[in-house]
Amino acid sequence: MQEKLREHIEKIVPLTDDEFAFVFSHFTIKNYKKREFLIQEGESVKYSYFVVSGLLMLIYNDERGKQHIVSFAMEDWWESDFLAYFTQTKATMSLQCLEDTDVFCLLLEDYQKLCTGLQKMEHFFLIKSNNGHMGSQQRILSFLTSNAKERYEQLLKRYPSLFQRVPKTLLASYLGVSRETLSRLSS
Amino acid sequence: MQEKLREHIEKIVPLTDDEFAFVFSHFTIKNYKKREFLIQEGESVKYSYFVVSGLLMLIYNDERGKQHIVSFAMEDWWESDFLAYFTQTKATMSLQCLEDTDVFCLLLEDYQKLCTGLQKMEHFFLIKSNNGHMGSQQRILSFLTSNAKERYEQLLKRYPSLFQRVPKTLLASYLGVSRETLSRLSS
DNA sequence: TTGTAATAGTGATTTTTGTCACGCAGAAAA
DNA sequence: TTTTCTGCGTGACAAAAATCACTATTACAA
Repeated sequence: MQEKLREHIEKIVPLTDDEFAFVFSHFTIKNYKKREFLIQEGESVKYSYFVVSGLLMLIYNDERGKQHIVSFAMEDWWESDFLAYFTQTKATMSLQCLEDTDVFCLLLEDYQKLCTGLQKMEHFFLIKSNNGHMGSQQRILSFLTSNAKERYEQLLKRYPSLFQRVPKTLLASYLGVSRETLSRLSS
Repeated sequence: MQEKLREHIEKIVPLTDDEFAFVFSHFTIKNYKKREFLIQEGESVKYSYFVVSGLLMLIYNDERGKQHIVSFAMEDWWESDFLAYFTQTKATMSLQCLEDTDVFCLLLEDYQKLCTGLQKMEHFFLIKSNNGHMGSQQRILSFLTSNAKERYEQLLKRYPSLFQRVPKTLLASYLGVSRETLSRLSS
């Protein structure tokens, strides 16, 4: 199981066995069942998570009581309420399992130790962060340029597996349309 | 003028004079006039830019010929078509001046030299990237949770100076609404 | 087995937003 | 000065999407 993490990191920076042992010693493993919460809105955020297997969703609940999906996190993804994590404030979002999920957990303190102790890891996180930033920008662009139907098709093309794994109601919530509208688009 | 860059970096990592001299040697200065382009869609992207003074907009032109504003870049902001910059591919967006603007330019090669040559700088860019990522996520959230009027008010609250500096047509394009709708909202 | 959620489709209607058209004021250019 | 170009507001109408209501199906728990 730790091989998954090693392969993931080594796609960006090669590591010696010793280096990986050092890296790995900073993580803990946890298993969650479908519907369980890794992060609850209002509570503090101890960890960021690397998803080994399973599927998570990052949820924001607005004042009107509506639920919005900020992102899905599949295998090999990093996820957390990063704002709360990095600033050590209370979570404004929740992180919940859509499937039984195995994760590696990283305390902020250990994240920082990793970064200062091994420059390769700071480099790794920088690449990851840049990629994440560019991904978010693409999503913003799809809101700017596309209507609901086009956004739906883009999602379908980019993450076809989601359509087997996630109820359409949640896809609608990710796309920013009502479930009724999405239902009419896909028929 | 280089003091602006130093202060900006030192908000995150303190530097000795020698370190800053090393950092600064990787940048070049350029001045652009209102309406000039720093990046043109379709061309290669040599630099990322630190805005010393002035105002830029990052533009995406869609297939229908519509212009969308992906972001504004004010004083102390970093901007580029980062996807094209990091992957050394052709720009899909354009970067244009809304005001006369002074920038520090950083070649990708020098960005990498900075990161490997001085871990503090890799750390600096990691913090910046994380912040940028979280900012984008907030913008996504505003698309998910808010209608045009609310998005407009959020923008007004967060960046009041934009309303003095930028025509409303462009704010509409940033918010993802037509200029007519925005006009009706603000009256 | 029965009952209860969760999921998904669809009609009817309202709300929001976009599009097209026009006019006007001020800035910039000739 | 006159002319041209932007930016901005607004009316009329069309399109997109949300909301409300109801139904059917399936999965799952008691």
